[in-house]
Amino acid sequence: MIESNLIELESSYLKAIAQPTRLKILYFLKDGEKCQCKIIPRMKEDQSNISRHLTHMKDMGILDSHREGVSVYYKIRDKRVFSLLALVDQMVKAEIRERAKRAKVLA
Amino acid sequence: MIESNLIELESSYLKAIAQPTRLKILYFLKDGEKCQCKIIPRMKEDQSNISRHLTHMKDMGILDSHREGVSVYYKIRDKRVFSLLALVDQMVKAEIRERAKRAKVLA
DNA sequence: TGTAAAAATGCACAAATATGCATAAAAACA
DNA sequence: TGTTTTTATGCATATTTGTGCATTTTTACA
Repeated sequence: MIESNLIELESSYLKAIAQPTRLKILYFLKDGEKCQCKIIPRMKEDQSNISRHLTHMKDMGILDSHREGVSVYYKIRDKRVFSLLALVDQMVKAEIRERAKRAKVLA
Repeated sequence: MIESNLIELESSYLKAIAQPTRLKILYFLKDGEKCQCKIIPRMKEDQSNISRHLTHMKDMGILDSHREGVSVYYKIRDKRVFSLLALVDQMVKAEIRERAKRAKVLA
């Protein structure tokens, strides 16, 4: 029986990763540290939005950051995040194949 | 560069796991198949709510279900979900230790 | 000290999610 | 066919989450 407090923490942690804009940022950070100013042009959203998403992931312990002059650099803190992303990628792709197979049977 | 469609799918998949009630259900399903009627008394929420959460996870391909008489049984479809849960558990516990350490330094 | 670049924050609003209550539908069986 | 058990759904509402715009803060440097 898992403790209810831990459930809430794990939920928040997963949610912090699950949101599409944040997920996209994580994929972009896979090949190393980037400053916010390099992340923003890759995204379609407002600077304020990206700033908030980055802060949120930092607060959750998913990202580390440090300032260099006017720039703030972000990187993925725990390498296990990469394993998690890879796992999800595998599972979703398997699910896509499953759906295609089922669609074929029905056709 | 990961495709935007895939990002959305992975986001939905993760969100389906991340919600606290659903996460709790997944932990409960770790030791095998259970019918909805066995899950409900473990949860504090309304039956309708649990039913919807189960349906949602089924739709996302996280759970499989089959009916036996009036009862509907659910189980985790992909074993990799266990690895994912274990990973998150490790990461969150590591983060908890980190926070405790930082708190100690400040004290 | 004035200006520029990068990042953070206040605020209002929009959109997505989760919830309970009441009720309906599905299945088994007397 | 009527009753019971289990699960699903319609509906309204509450809560959470994400968003942009405008403004402010932080830092460097002319």
